[in-house]
Amino acid sequence: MVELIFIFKEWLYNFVKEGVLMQLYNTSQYAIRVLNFIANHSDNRLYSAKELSEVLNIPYKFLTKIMGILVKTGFISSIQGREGGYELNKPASEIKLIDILNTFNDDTDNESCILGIGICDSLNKCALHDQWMEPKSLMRKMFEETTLNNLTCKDCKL
Amino acid sequence: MVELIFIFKEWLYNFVKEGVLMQLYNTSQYAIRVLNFIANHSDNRLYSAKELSEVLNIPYKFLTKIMGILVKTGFISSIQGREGGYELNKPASEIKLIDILNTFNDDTDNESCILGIGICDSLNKCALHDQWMEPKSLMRKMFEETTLNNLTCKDCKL
DNA sequence: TTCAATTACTACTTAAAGGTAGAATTTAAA
DNA sequence: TTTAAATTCTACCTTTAAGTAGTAATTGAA
Repeated sequence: MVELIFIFKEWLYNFVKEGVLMQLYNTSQYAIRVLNFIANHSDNRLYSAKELSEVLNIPYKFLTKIMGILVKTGFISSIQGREGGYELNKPASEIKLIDILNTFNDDTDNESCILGIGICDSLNKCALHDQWMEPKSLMRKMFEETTLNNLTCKDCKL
Repeated sequence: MVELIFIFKEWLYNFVKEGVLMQLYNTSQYAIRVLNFIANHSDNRLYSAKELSEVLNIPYKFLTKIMGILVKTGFISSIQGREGGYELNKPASEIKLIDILNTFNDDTDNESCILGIGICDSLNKCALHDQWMEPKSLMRKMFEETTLNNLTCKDCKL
C-alpha cells in the first residue's frame, strides 16, 4: 500500500510544475549522477553512454554532450571504438561536488548577493544578507566537503 | 581606501561571469527588493514605478510587468492616473519571503529532489539526500519565517 | 477641458539552458 | 577485411527566463 501511494505520487509529480527554489542546473544534476554511478560501482570496467543513458534515464544525445565535457575537464577518461566507454580518471575521494558544479558554471563566489546586488559582505549588505549567511555557508560547506565516495548509498535512486 | 577597494570590486564584478549556485530568479529578487523598499519606508505614501525603477535600478518596463503581477496577487494595491502609484496591501509583518517566491514559481515542494529524480524522502532517497537535508531545511526555514518587517536594515543596499 | 503623469495590457525580441540530428572517427570482434 | 558498436564533433531546434516596445486607459492638476 505504501508502495502504491509512492507510485501514485511519482506519477502525479509529472503533472506538477516543478519549482526551482535554489536548484541546480540539469547538466550539474546529470553530471553528479553519472559520476556517482561510475564511482560507486565496485566493478572496475568501462561504462558506455548507451548504458548510462538507460540506467540513469538521461537523454542519450544530451548525455554524450555532457560526457565530452567531463572528459575534457579530466573527471573521466574515454576509450573510443567498439567495446569502448568511460571510466573515472581519479579516485572518487578526490572528486568534490563543488568541482563538478564549477565545471558547469553552477557556482558562485562566496560574496555574490542573493538579491543580485553585486557583492555582499559585512560592510555592504543587502537586506537579506544576515538571514542568508547561515543557510548559505552550510550549503557551500556541503558542496565543498562532499566527495563522490561520501555518496555511497545502497538502494539509492539513480 | 577601503571604500576605494569596494568600488573597484563592484566594477570588476561586472566582468565576472555570474554563477548561479542555488540562486533566485531575477523576478523574485526584484520583487523582494521592491516590496522591502515600500515596506521599510516610514512615510506612508504611494511609490510610482518610475521612482522605484530609478532608486532600485531595475529596468522600468520589466518592473511594471512585475508590479502588475504583485497587484493581481494582492501584495500591493495600485492607484491609477496622475499622482498614482503603489502601496502595500497588508502589513509588512504578514508578507513572508516564501509567499513572494511562490508567486514567481521560485519555490519547490519540500520533497522535490536536488538531483532532479522526482520525489525524495527518507524511504526513497537520491544519493545526495542525507547531506542535503540540513542545508535545505535551514534555507526553507529562513524563507518561511522571514517577513518583510524582519528585513528592516539601515544603510542596506537597495 | 486639456494635458501630463501615471498604471495596464498585448505583443514582441533576446539570451541562455535544455535537448536533438546527423555524420565523422575509432576500434575490436566476427 | 568487413562490420557493428562505440566516442566525437558541428550544427541545429526548443523552451523559458529576461527584457523591450508601443499603445490604451485612467485621473489629478493646471
